Order: sequence, then C-alpha cells, then structure tokens
Amino acid sequence: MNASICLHNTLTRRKEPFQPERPERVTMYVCGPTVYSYAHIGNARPAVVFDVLARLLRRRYPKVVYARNFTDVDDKINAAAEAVGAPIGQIADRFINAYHEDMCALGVLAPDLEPRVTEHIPGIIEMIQTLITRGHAYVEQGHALFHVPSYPGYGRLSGRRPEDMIAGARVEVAPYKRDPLDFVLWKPSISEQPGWDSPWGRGRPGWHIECSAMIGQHLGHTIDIHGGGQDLIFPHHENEIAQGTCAHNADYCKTWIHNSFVTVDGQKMSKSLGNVLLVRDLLAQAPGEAIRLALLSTHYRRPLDWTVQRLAAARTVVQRFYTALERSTGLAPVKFTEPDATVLAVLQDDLNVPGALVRLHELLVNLEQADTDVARAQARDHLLASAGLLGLLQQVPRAALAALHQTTPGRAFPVLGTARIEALVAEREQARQQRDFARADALRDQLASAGVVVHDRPQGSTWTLTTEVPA
RNA sequence: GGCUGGGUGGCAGAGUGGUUAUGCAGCGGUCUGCAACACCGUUUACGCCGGUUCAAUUCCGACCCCAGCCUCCA
Repeated sequence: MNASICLHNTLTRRKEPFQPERPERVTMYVCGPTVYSYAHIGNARPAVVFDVLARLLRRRYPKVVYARNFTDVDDKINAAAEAVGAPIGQIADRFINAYHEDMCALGVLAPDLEPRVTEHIPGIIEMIQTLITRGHAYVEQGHALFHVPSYPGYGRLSGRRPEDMIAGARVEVAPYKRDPLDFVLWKPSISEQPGWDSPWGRGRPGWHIECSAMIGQHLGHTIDIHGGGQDLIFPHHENEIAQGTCAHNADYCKTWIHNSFVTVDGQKMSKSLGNVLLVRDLLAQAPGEAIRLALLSTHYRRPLDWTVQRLAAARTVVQRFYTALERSTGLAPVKFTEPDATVLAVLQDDLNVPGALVRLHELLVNLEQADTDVARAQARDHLLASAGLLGLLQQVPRAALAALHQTTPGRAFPVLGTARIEALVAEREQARQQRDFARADALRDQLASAGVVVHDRPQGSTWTLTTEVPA
C-alpha cells in the first residue's frame, strides 16, 4: 500500500495524514456557486482543485461520495430574476447549465451529487427545528436565528475569539438578535419574494444552514472533507460547524481544505473595477485545458495572480505536450500502464500539483527521447496515465492542437482546406528534392501566412496549424 | 485594530539545515539547404535585521511589504 494522502487541514493549521472515518465510503463536500451569473475564474479554481483531489481519492478508495451544491435561492438570484421578470428557477436553471458547460470545458468531472437548496427545504426546516428544540436557536420577528454563545467551540476554525469579532464588527446589529454574532437560519419573505411555508411563517433559508442540511441529508453527520475558497472560512464554514455540531451532536467535519484566492493583474476581482474574468470569455482566448493548467500551476493554498502572460505560458506548455503526443499517435497502447510513482507521491503530499507538473515534463522528455516504437508507446502511456490524475492530456492530440489554433488571439487566418494544405506541402517537398529552395521557401511563406507551420522531419514533412500567440 | 496566508533568479513556481528543482524567456551548440520542431549545454535566487548552529533560503524573534477575511463573495 502506498503512503497515505497528506492534506493541510485548516482546523489544525498543519499537514496531516488523511484518515477517513470509514474508508469504504469517503465523503467530501465542496461549496458550489450561487447561480445568479456566469462562472468567473475565481469560481473555477476550487472546482479544478477539488476535481484533482476527487480523482486522487477515487484512485485510493473504493467509494468516494463527492457533493458540490448549487445555491439556487438567494437575494442576488431574486434580484436577477426580478430584473428580467422571470421566476428564480428559470435563472438558476440557466446558470446551472452554463456552469456545467464551463466546468466541462475545464475538464472538471461531475461530482456524484449536486444538491440544490430549493429541493431541500423540508430538511432545512427540520434541522432548524432540531436546533430550536435543543436550545441553540430561537425565533424572533419571523426570523429563526442561531445563538452563537450556545456553542462554545465557535471561532475555532477561523482562529477568532468571539470578543474580538464583536469589537471589530462594522455592521449595525439587527434588533431581533440576542447576540451580535447570532446569524440567520430562516428569514421571512414578503409576498413577491420566493418563499416556503414554515412553522415560523412564510420565508426562505439563510445561506449557512443550507449546506449543513444538505450534508446531513446526503453525506452524514460527520464528513471527511469539506472544501471551498478561503473567503468562506468565516463566517460561512464557522457557522456550518456550529449548526452541524449542535444539531447532530457529532463532529461536523474532520478535514477542512481551503483554496487561496485568484487576483487579476494583482487586484481583487470586482464588478466596480470591471476586471471580473468569466470562464466563458477566457475560453475564446485559450482552450479549457490551457486554462485548467494555468489554474493548476500554482499550489492551491497560494494566491494566484491571473495575467495574460500566465495564460500564454500555459498555452505553450499544452502545445508542447500535445505536439510530442501527436508524433506518437498510431502506436499500439501498452497494457495496464500505472501512473508514475513520483507524480503520485507529490500529489499525495498535500496536492503538490506544480511538483507533479515538473515530473510530467520529465516524462515528456522521456517520450521525446525514446528511439524505438515500443519505447515511445511505453513512454507515451506512462505520461498519459500520470497526466490523467490531473485531468490533463486526455484529448486526441490533433484536436487539442486544433483547439489551440482556433483560440489564437489576435489572428484571423484565411481558411485553407486540408487537401489544399497537403497539396502545398507536397509541392514544397518536391521543390526541395529538386533543390529549388527559392520555390520551397515561397511555398512555406504562403502556408505560414495561412497559419500553417511546416516541420521537416527525417521521415518527411509534416504540418500543424500555428498556436503561437503574437508577441 | 483583530485573524489567515504569503514574500525564491527576467517571468512563473516547487523544495530543502550543508549537496544551488522545474517550466517559459535568453545565450551557446547539434539537427536542417535555410528555418521551424526536437535534443544537448548554460548565466542570474531565496524581503530586511538580529538570534540559534560548525553551517540557514530552510529553525526562532522583531520589522517592512503584498493578498485575503472580520459585510455578499470561490
């Protein structure tokens, strides 16, 4: 058996060996998007990071239940729905579909479960009732609120002391709160707002309770891994712990994992700065795989600054890998190729993806240096099996290179049919054989102006569509 | 003000108490009619000041700077 997977646990602030409660059923929950708009690059980072973790866990454990929710009722969704005069379900459906498309383009595999809040209202109400019964929550002016002082462990995840938080609070305390830190479990809806009947009147759930309720319903009272962006540590995850622990009288989650933020050109993404980068828009500049690689090229717990240079660099690397793979297509696959031991080992060390990429480059060199068909097939399959752990290099090379060409920014090439290109390449080869180099060079220029790059190899000339971004 | 992370060579980015990853770019070379692709070689590092140590980029302390959270946010 290989060494265990080590993960940095936000709760303990250290890297520790991952030991699931029940290895026969490993549970992981990641906070998904609120579906009121298209996914931006900051939404994509956790999706990609936890996709890699899920792949790693699945390789190790027979059954992994990975859930990622959709928050489909929320004031922002309500506002978006009101703006276009559509029901919230329509807005949510639209952006859930868009989210699926975007994540698919980034090579993110579907989680096992994608629970939606609006489909879990009875469970949410039930959980709130349990909290009230146990003395951890109360009802005031149509609101149900969690009483923070009733849970002594509050603040442990974020490393904050309640007294500091009160001192630093910048918001006015709502009159219905018994304690400034108390947070809403259920809030009343006026008639135009979406709402559901409850013992406390018509209303809708607060943000924090939904995750706890869906976790309790689908994964259990104690889960193995809970993930999300680091901005969720406080208050969202802190509140989840309080609710879940108090409702079920059990540890809520053993390992908390948080990815760091994405900045754009050194600044936080925000609507006011106008620098929110949507995955949709980036997909016009580069294939999803290059975006995925760019997101994975920094360790998940470090801040990642998104720049055009970063994406360009990722394009170059993707191109290099697929160029080598393209040259080995047609070789029979080798049976039962395992991922590389080094790749596996560094990934198991708190998901050191950049370290794994280094090893992938070494495997690439092995492929490029292999001098027999058997060696090349082995090197290729070794590389592919290893890259598969990261969700990379799994496309048909020719198609991947074509995707790079199609997304080349700032270039519009006249379209030459494949037959025409082949004819020109053949004509040039003939000219070269006749040592008519002026003619050969003219043909090469003609092809280049159409975005076709010719490669003269010992076996003869081949061609690819350019993927170079102009400087 | 409180709480988290982080500051590594032109850029990106791992890691380590002593043997200076890796990628991109640059430079030199091999291949090529010339290129391109590919391969080989190669220059420049560890924010600042103290401390511990035979030895610190790596451990400890202070400081400076950056990002995030404390209010919806991945």
